[in-house]
Amino acid sequence: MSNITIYDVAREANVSMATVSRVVNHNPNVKPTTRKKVLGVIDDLGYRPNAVARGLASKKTTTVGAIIPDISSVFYSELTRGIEDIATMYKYDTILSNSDQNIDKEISLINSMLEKQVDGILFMGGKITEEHINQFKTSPVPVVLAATYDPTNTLPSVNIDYEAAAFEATMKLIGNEKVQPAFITGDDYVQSNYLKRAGYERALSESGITLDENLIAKGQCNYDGGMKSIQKLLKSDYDIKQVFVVTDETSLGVIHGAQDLGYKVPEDIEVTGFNNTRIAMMVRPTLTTVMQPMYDIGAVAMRLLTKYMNKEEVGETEVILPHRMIERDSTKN
Amino acid sequence: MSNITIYDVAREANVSMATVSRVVNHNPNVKPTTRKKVLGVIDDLGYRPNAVARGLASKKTTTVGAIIPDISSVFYSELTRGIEDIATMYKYDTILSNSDQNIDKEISLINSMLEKQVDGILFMGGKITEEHINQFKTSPVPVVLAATYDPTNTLPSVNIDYEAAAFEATMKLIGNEKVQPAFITGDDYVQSNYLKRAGYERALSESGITLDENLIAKGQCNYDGGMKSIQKLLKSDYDIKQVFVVTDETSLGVIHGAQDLGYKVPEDIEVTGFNNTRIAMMVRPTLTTVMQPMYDIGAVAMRLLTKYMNKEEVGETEVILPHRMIERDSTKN
DNA sequence: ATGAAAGCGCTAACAA
DNA sequence: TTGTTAGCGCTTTCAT
Repeated sequence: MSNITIYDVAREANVSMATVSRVVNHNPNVKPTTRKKVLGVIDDLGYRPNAVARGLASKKTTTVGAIIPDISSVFYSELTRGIEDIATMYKYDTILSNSDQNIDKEISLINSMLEKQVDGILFMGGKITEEHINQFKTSPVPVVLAATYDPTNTLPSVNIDYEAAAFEATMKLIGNEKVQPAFITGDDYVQSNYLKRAGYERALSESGITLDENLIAKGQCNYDGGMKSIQKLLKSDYDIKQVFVVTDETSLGVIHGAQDLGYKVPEDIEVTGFNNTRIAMMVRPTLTTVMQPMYDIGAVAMRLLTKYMNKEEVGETEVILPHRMIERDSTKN
Repeated sequence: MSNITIYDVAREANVSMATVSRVVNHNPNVKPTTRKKVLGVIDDLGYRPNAVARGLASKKTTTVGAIIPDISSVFYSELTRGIEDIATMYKYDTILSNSDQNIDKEISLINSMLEKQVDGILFMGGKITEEHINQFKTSPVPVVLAATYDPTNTLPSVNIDYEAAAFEATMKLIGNEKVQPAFITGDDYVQSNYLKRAGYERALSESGITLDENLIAKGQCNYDGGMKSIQKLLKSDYDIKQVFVVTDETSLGVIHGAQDLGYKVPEDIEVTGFNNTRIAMMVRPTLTTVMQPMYDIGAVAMRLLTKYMNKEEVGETEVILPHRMIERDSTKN
């Protein structure tokens, strides 16, 4: 039991609780000698301030909540690192919870974090529903979305422009050929997939290509999913020469799936991924992909949240971070 | 301001705060009619219990602290998912902090979590020093180590037997050849590297091979580090036919580094990794490796912590989880 | 089954 | 510069 309280320190140092509190909180209104004396007693007694009591009295907990689909995914764990680094910089702790993009879990996590009196919430998810919006609007503390689109464009958020990125990637793939690259994606329920598809389709239409739905494969957005999707496509009657894939991990599955069937990448089939996670370099040929600054998304989102929490002036409420095509060896030239 | 308190509910429902508290805490000593009435008011008013106040009064916060080297690493993020899932199951929230295995940061994180009155701490780190031990021994709440060795064998912990695993992997590589496989590792400061090296050396000695230090390469434990290490080794005068590598990611670097120099894996050079992370399957040839149940380590460690927090009977305090060799295509049968 | 009341350890006016 | 004193919102005896 660390039952040494501010009161014990006060008594031992012959000052009032208030003075001890001032010392602990670096309030300048304390005579240096007094400060020294109090600090000495604090050290002797091994006093440790109780943040819970402080939180109750001050109505600030210096902790923020982060709701994340799955911390074990490469994408989100890197994003989380960005969040945490900035949080630490601003002296916040982070309560992290996984939602698996399950709406009920998300809502209940928001409530549980609010009960814990977090000073702010960072939300990452698949789709923002009305219920979400409702929760956020009535939240007593600020909420910022990271890598999560708000269809109503009304919540503070940090994203990249998925539609534009997918458009560029697809255009690059098309080049002068005017044939439709295949598209390997996941559930459109996930807003980012939806937007990537929109960009893909716009690239087709701007290139004068009529969309053939058979060239769009939906599956799990992971290695196995990619492998299955490409092999199904390759065994069809279509002559696939190019594929745009919504994530890097899925792309690795696509590359290996094609190679296992005897296709050469990029000679027989070109592959472009998305995210530029570390694994994009860990494959032969190395993966051409769209760089998405995951760490930065987390960092910027957290920084934005601190502004709201401190009631600072906020410039942009909807931040779009830049993306960039990274050409490697899985595409020709 | 969610300034609706238990007191408001009490007044509105014509009962005392105590009764509202009982309802909120599912205390059975409440007449069903009263309960219903209170629940109704809670709903009407949109009352949300204040966990901070509860924490102060009850001296329990139902949150645990997790200190982790780096959440963005595949290894730790998977481990963390195990922690979080079990924490959720037992109704705990988790405050997560990255230490980068910096001792000062680790110590200060422990203190900061203790100030926040966490009910327990899960610690993951490189090396446990005397200072750590001291902190843990004097901690008012239980501490459990995950994937972290305690040289004094005195703290509760969950690990696998790295020495034995490395021994097996090395023996397998040696086979009947009696030649020393190369060993690609990181800093011995990291206890797991130290133990893996011990297992490696024991395998040599039990095979009657005299250790040649030149066949041990130390570098960064990541993709680039692996690539650099193998290429340096391959350009030496030694005829390298086998390599044991301390992590999977490093192994991918080794495989590609060798392939880039024209070597064939496993024909010219066999590679065995460690961890069996997802990327072990995302390489050609697929990686032979030692499976380490990362998710389970986290899950079991968290479960162990709950036992301590609830003052349940604890059987083993030092849990060793099983490991297993997974033979794939980067080694010859 | 319910209520009254004393804290939990701290902050933040306000006074001095 | 320092001290006094109310709370913060809840749990938890102890009565009833």
